Amino acid sequence: MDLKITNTLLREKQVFTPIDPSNVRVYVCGPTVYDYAHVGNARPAVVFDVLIRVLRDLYGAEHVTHVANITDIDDKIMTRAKERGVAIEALTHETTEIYNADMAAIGVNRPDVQPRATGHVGQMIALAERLIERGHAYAADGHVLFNVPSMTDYGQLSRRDRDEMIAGARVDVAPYKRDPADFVLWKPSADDQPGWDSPWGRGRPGWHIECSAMAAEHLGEVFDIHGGGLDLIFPHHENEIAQTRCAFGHATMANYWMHNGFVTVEGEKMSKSLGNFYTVHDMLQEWPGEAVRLLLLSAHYRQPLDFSKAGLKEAKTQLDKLYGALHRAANDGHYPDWNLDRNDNPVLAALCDDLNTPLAIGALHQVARELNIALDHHRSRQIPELMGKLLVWGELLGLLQGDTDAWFKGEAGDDVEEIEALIAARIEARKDKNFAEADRIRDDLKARGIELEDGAGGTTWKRAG
RNA sequence: GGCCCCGUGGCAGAGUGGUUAUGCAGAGGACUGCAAAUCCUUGUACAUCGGUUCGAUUCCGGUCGGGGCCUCCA
Repeated sequence: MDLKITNTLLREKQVFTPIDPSNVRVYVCGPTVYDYAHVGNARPAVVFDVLIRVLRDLYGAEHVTHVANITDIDDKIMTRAKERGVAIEALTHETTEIYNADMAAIGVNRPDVQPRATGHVGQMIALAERLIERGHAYAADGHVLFNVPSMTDYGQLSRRDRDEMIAGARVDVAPYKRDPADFVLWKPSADDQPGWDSPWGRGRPGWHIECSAMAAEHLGEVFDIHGGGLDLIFPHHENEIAQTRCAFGHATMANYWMHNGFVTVEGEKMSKSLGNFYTVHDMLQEWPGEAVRLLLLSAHYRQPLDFSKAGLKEAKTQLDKLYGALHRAANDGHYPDWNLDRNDNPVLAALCDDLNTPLAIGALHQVARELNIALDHHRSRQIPELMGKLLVWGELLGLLQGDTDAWFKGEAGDDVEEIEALIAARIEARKDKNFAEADRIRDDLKARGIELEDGAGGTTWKRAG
């Protein structure tokens, strides 16, 4: 099956053709680690996690290399470390750990390589030197700057030309710049700022250079897909392209550029001043990670997505339904059949059409309905295949991989024995037609957040919420 | 000013030149001791005005409305 993706470079949907099918190479811009990841950081992580799952399905798990960086040198990090009175390394290390734990909780697989900017300063310096040698950069006043006019076709990704950029510039042009559009590859550090020795004195890298250096180091000078948030198109990705192409002399840096849309919170743009930042960490206190993930996948990745409590609730409800079908089937003693027809996979088909996750989720719902119907009518022969479809297809989206019992009952608590004793007592009461007592037990449990369901195969329970 | 995106039924959200998205919520029904869960049924949806067309929500243009980016924010 062909994978089609919207390539920002051309602004159109294209069939994806890898440079080397035995090693499909993807780079995704990762977080700057100075604070808890918010739901806006989580969207690209989840979206590109799905892309990687699809690529692994199409080309083989071992034939895909996924690189996502950690930006651990940045002025915001320096500021935050100073505010908190902690060492920069301690801050970035701690934040990285939290980021990885939060992403794991929402079903994001770790990238094959998670390079840190501070581990690649040597490569960045080498890249800057190379750009100077080739006449695309110059040193001035302790800085090294990329000279934008030296690249004749600068601006292809963001479709803006140099003059427009200058006309719209919101900042004052630094005096050491030869051209107002020039951007920093390297800048000097004061004594109290982190810095590395370089041919231009002690300093630190500019923002864009790290991704050029790390992508080249781990994926080569030209690779397949580069992803990130819409906001990175300009200047970040435009400048990455400029650096990499001018340094290595290729017509492209990555053949396909993919960008996810923005996340709003409760209908409003997230902002510090509105105080409406939803961190993944906070969401996980109240909701299953899988609900966060489903919500993030419930809109097409290029569309804006509103992340709301109501949306989380619906995502949770949807998962209850999907897991419910699997749970029923398992409780009825059925096991999934893993031997599915690879040519009949609407979830993969939907995802191959530019990662149409909403359509894919719809397909999952259809399977769940079919499974419930099969269970209702005791069509045992169909059940294993339907279970297999939910599980195998769900895995492409990173959904439904959890234990169904755990989904409904939570982590085994010490009240389980008591709950089951009460249920047994209720079953006895029902046998005696003592419905008043049976209902009392059910109501008591309900008050404790335990809901009972009397099915054909007996009474099951789950924790509400 | 430049570049770009969006406007679908109560809500979320796909898609399509002529036939059902899907989910949530609501209504009715089946099942149930009653519930819950599940299943079935149920909604004259495509901002507006023109144009192209046998036919447009889908293509083109205008208008209105909303949003993003324009040097370090995913």
